[in-house]
Amino acid sequence: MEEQIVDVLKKSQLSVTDSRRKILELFLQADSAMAHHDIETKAGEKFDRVTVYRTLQAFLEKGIIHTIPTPDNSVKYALCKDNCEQGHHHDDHVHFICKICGITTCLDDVHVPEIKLPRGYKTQQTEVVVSGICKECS
Amino acid sequence: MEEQIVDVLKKSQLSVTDSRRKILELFLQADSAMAHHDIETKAGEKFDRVTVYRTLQAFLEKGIIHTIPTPDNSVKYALCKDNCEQGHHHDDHVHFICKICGITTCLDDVHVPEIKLPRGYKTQQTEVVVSGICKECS
DNA sequence: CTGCATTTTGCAACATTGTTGCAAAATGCA
DNA sequence: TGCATTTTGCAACAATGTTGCAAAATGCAG
Repeated sequence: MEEQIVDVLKKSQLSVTDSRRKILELFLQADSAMAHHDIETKAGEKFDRVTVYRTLQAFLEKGIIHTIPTPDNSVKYALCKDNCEQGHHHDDHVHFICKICGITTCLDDVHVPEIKLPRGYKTQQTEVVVSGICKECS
Repeated sequence: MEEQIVDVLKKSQLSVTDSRRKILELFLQADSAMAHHDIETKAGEKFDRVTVYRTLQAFLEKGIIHTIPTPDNSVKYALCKDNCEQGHHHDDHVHFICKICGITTCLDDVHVPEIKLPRGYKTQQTEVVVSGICKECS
């Protein structure tokens, strides 16, 4: 794990610091998306709020994580699985939010469909977020 | 217009007040979704920030407007076109965000596709937000 | 039209979330 | 190990959202 963490950071040309190590570890351990607040809490009192913001910002820019828009507009972050280049997240999977347990997950195997738009519109990115009841809760 | 405004409010069992009138008017005039901040600004200095929050809350509950999740997680609100019952918004259209002009619109004619989820997951609502370049900007 | 119960508003105060500048500390490279 | 560069933590601030409560507005009955 530690090895993997350092590896990811180096590949992204980020220097290896305690906060980045810790926050990346949280993402690797998590099986669902996390809100900023979750991350702050889970990281313990070790890190300043500002550091968490800046670390997430750096991870976003490097394509290590991506954000998930939610209907209640709370920001969630999740690890990018692969082929996410610098600053260019290629999100082709559907996100799921359970209305019971509240957990947000990436359904990596469910791809976003192509949406046919009216004449004149150009698609650059499509976000699909499904809300409902997850495997565990049903 | 004024007639329509009063009509909508009465149908939703909301008493007709200045702030509700004004804010509903903004929605009826707007051809795109508005952020809370837009509404506050456009309503002028006439209304308290808190009143705007509470008015939007009331409109949401009554199904007069709906929220649109955006990738940058800024909350946007737009009028519901029809068949939105009390507290039960039935959102079956796709939302579009232009990366150039920043405008968020409801593509009422573009319906959200059905997403087939893995065994065990139950869909209650599907949100589709497409980002790209709009008719006007391309 | 008037009076009155009820709802809504505005204010104040507060909590949360996010941003910026800068000195001190940590990183990584020679 | 030393040093240039990056990152962190702190402080201060801005923006966003929430709550309680008294004053004002609404709408309904008479």
